[in-house]
Amino acid sequence: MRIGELARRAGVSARALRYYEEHGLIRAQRAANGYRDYDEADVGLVAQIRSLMAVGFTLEDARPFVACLRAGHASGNACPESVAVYQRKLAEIDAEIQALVARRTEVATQLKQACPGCAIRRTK
Amino acid sequence: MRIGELARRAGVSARALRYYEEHGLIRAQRAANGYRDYDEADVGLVAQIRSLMAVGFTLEDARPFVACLRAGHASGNACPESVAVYQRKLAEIDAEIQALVARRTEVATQLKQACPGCAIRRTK
DNA sequence: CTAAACGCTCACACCAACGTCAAGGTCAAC
DNA sequence: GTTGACCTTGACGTTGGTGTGAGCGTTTAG
Repeated sequence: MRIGELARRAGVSARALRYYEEHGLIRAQRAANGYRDYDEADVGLVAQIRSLMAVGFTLEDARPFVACLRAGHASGNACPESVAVYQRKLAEIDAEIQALVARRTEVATQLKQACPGCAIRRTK
Repeated sequence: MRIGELARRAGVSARALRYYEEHGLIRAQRAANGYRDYDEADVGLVAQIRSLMAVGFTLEDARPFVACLRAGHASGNACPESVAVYQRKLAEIDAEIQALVARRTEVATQLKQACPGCAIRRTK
């Protein structure tokens, strides 16, 4: 299939697909006229990338998952490199949460000083 | 005082001070030779900006605080506009924390699937 | 007098993941 | 044969807060 169809099926822009290719995440065959030619498996690759990005992974983070899928595994999760990325990201997320909580505390303290009567309720 | 001294005293780069000025946060008198001329109060303005940025505020967020100080208040917190920014940022931080927690949950779920034996402990 | 240390104004570089043109080639339908 | 939907590469714009350097003038210590 050509880039437009893959883009529609995967829910991304053609520009994004070219960007992924440029960064070595997705390869495409070329038709005689120079058009990119994708197969069914590529739909899965892009889906994997998007689902990872949806939880804050970078393209770099997604690389091992794509490699894992291309190596023939049914899931991009099935390789130790992927597991390692999950663990690293988990630690990163925890660190970010802690930083944010610390900031929240700081801001709440300032708000109390600035406006003692102001109710500080967590937006939940 | 000139820009270098203010930079040292406030713990920022001269470049940053020029940037703040460019964005209307800090004004400087100009000496006859064109050099910026700051007074003691500017040390406090910059300190206010830096302390806000340290908790994740943008320069835009800092604007009302600086205006408040320049209006003669002892603290940049003392104006209703500042309080409003605190409240908005608090809500933003809460939203970010929630998004991160949701992502963490998602990643932890994937990690469990990928590696059932892997311990998932929060980095604390 | 001179050299270091400072100041000035541009203006590009950075990070990520694309969006959005530009300027063109290709291909099916009418 | 021409419209229009598709494809190609290339290259600049976005966002925030600077870092860095060029190319220049000023001040100050020795």
